Parts: sequence; C-alpha cells; structure tokens
Amino acid sequence: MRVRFAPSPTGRMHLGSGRMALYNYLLARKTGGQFILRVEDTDQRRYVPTAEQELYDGMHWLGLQWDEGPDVGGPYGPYRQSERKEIYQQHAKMLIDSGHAYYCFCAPERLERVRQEQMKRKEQPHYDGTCRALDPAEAAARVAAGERHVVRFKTPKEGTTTVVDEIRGAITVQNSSIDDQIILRSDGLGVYHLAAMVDDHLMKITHVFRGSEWLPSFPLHHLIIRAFGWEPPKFYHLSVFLKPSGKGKMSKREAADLMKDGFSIFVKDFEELGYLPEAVVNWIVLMGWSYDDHTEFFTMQDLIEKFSLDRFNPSPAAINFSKLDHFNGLHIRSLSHEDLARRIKPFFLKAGIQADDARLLRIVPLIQHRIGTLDEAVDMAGFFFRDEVTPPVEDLVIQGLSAAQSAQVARRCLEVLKGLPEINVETAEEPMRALVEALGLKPGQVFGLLRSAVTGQRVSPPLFESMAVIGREKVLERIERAIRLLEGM
RNA sequence: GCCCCCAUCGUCUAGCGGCCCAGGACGUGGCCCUCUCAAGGCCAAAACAGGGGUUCGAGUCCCCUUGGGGGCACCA
Repeated sequence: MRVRFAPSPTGRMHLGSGRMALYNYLLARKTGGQFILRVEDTDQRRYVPTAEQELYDGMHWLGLQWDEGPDVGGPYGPYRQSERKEIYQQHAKMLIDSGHAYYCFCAPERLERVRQEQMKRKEQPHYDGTCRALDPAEAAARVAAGERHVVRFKTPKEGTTTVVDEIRGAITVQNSSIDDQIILRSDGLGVYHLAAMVDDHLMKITHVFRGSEWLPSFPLHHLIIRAFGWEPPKFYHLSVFLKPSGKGKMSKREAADLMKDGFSIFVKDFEELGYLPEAVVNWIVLMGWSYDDHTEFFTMQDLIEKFSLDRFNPSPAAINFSKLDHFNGLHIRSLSHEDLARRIKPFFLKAGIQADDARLLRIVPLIQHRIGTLDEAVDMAGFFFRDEVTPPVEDLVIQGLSAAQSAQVARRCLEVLKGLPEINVETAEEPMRALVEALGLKPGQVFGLLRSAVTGQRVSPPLFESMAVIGREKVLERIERAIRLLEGM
C-alpha cells in the first residue's frame, strides 16, 4: 500500500492538512506501506517560500515521518512537481496523440468574455470548444511555428461517467457537464488535473485521500486516468472543517480572533499555545473518523493499530476547541513525571524563569492534574522558583477577621511551624489542623492565609506539599513577611 | 444561475430494517470528595430537519422540500 500527502506550499499548514497527513501516515504504518510527501508547487504565482518549511515542521511536530519526499528522496522522484515539467509535457503529448486531448490557441481575454456571456445566460460556464474542432495536423503545425498554446482534455459530450468515492459510494454525472479543462499551461507546466493523476500513477499510489473540494472534478480525473489506460487508485474525499459555529469555513479574520483566545487553526501554533502533539493528533483524528461507539483516547501507537478505512464520516465537521482542551488534559495526565517536566521547562524559560530539573520534577506531581495546557504550569508553579513573593495584602486578611487578628493567627501558625525540624505533609498538616481547631476557625480560612503568604497566589497546588518543595527556611521567611504586611495595614 | 456532496443532542460522533421510548464524548447544570484550584466519582437536561412513500416493522432504503457545505480559473 502506497499513500501520499500532496500539499501545495501556498500558505500556512492548517488542521485540515494535518488530519490529511495523519490519515496517510496511519494507513502506511498500519499496513507496512510507504508514505510519500509530494509538494504540488506548479503555480509559481501562489508559491510561499516559507510554506514548505512550515509543512515539514508541522508534520515533524505531529510525529508524522514520511518515507519518500523532496528532502529525503526516494525511487520515484523528483517529489516536487515544479521539477517534473517534462513528465507532464510527455504525458500531455501522449493524450494528444491518442486523440484524448488537443491544442488550444484561444486568448484568455476571449475566454473570459465567453464566460461572462454564459453566466449572463445563467449557464454553467464552460469552454466553447473553438479549438476542439481544429484539424490536429494544422494545430500541430501552429505549435511547431511557435504559437502560444495550452493543452485541453477532450471530454465526451454524451453519456455519463460513474466514479466511486470510497466514503460516499458511486457518483454519476452527465459527461456534457464536464468541461474541456486545460491540463497543460502555456508555460508548459501541468495543472493539477494532469499532474496529480500522472504522479499518483507513476508513484504507484494505491489510496488517495484528498479534500471534498475535489469531488466536482473527480469524474474528469477518472476520465484522464482512463484515457491513459491506467487503473485508478481508490479515492477517499474527506470533508472540510467548519468553524466552531458550524456555519461555513474559517476566514482569515476569524483565525486571527481565535489566536486571541488561545486557539488557532494552524498546526505550528499549537506548540507554543501549550498543546501536546499527542492531544492534537487525538483530536483531529476523530473529526471525520471513529473507532467504535465509545473509545476516544488514542496514542499514536493505538491509532496505527486501530485505524481503518471503513469508518469515515462524509459530513463536514465543526471544529470544537473545548474538546481539544479535554484531550490535552488527558494526555498531560498520562505523561510520566520526567516527560512532563521536560515539556513544561521551555515555558518557564520563555517566562524568564530558570527552572532547574530537580525542582521541576518535584513540582510536576503537584500540577499534573491542575493544568490544561503546558503554559499554565508557569502561572500555577512559578512561585516555586522566585526568591520572594508579594501577595496582595487583602488576600492575607481572613474573611470575617481584621488585619490585626489575621496577623495574630499568622503568628500562631509561625510558632507551630518553627517548632518543626522540617515542613511537609507528614510533619505539618496534623499540628496545623489542631491549631485551626484551637483557634475556632475553619481550615479554609487559615490555610487560605498561609497559601497567599507562601505562594503569593489565591490558587496553588496543595499547601503542605508546596511548603515541602519551597523548604522550611523560605516558608518561615515568607510567613514573617506576610505578618509584617498585615501589621502595616 | 448551474453541477456535486452532506443532514442523529449546542459540538464531535455510534447506529449499516426489528438489539434504539437512540449509545459514548466534549460542553452545561447538580451532588460527592476537598486547604484553594483542578483531577476523580455519581446524576441530570439535551438529537433522529420536515413531508411523502417502500415494508409486518425506518434514525437506518427511495423521492421531494428545507438547511448546510463544496465546485464552476492557464489555483490547488
């Protein structure tokens, strides 16, 4: 089994591309086949220089390795369409010689005019067939004389064509509705209709995954393949992703708004937003594919084992970011402490916090169940690495008590803690709870004060576990400071 | 305008004629746990777009309507 992911480097790599690449990858790995990366860069005007690198980065980040491609080579190269110009020209010539295609000398301006008139008459715009009737020998002579030309595919004008999409079943269209499309441009480069069909055949592709936007031209592609006398690969047209509301595709403006909320539709953005590639993979694989009626958590290994071709859903899927958050939490919690420590470290560094590995490893168990994205680790646990913390004074005042009274409570706590040779859950929790009771207060009141004093935050990992990591000296120091703050009120 | 595709809870989906007064998940609400916040556990509300057929029987098959998506380039 040979599959291919064939993006055109015309912009940023979005989630839909990621899913497409993922399905190809899974199928190849599951069956022991090859996964080919082919760059469809035949349109030089739309080419974006940075796009190809972003593509590589995005796929690497998702964990998708390809077996053949522009950068790694392979037996069926070149894998960049701009380097296969001669191949398309040869194949266009083959179709002309067999009577399946013809030279066309029509000026684009005239064609545009014809299109306008057809639309005015409420017809489907199509080529009017001027050059289709040309004598082949005469046309060849004009080409030889250097006249500017393109090559068009000659579609049958009668009858019907039936193609099979493996997800949807048979689709039959009237041949009269299939236009004589240009398959070779005047600059000699093949257009998609020719180039992709030729490459898929030459590269021995057995299963094609592509977007459902290709469905309307699917019959044309079938005709082209048959004109060469080839057996077509199996086609799977994947539905598009809709915006979260479910109404329409994501626009540029909406994509920008998304970024403000900590989301994106571009694969490369998810890393710095604090998402795990495992979570993104788990999330997108389930948009249009399912395993059964209840299993949703998958690692890449699971997917390689369980991926199948008969469980695609043909309807468009709206992107659901809260589900991504859910999967991210699930995968964060399934990571080993070492692994999680390694992954959150860059976020501390980016926040200007030099997080040492030993301490990082100690705090990971305290935050693993409390963060939804990796960047949240900094907010949750940054205080562990700071020399001192400055809680807002009002956070130190116990609800229902005055500042002075709160300071008194803090003093009593300090006394108890000072009497301990070490502060951790085993040594401190019991005496502190006893103190709380003796004071006639609730645990939440006293522990809240201490939490603010020691961590500088209202929300933190559990108090005594946190104190243990911070260390006795620093804990006492921070409580003393809190008392001074309260007394200064 | 014409052509093609799609249609189950708000969202992702299971369902391939009787197992379905429709199952799972996210989200939402409630309860439990609890030093904060989470995580976890339990419970709840929430859908077969509408109308015709076919059939003993339809969410499942067919047709129409409606809604949504895509396409109609010397772009992919």
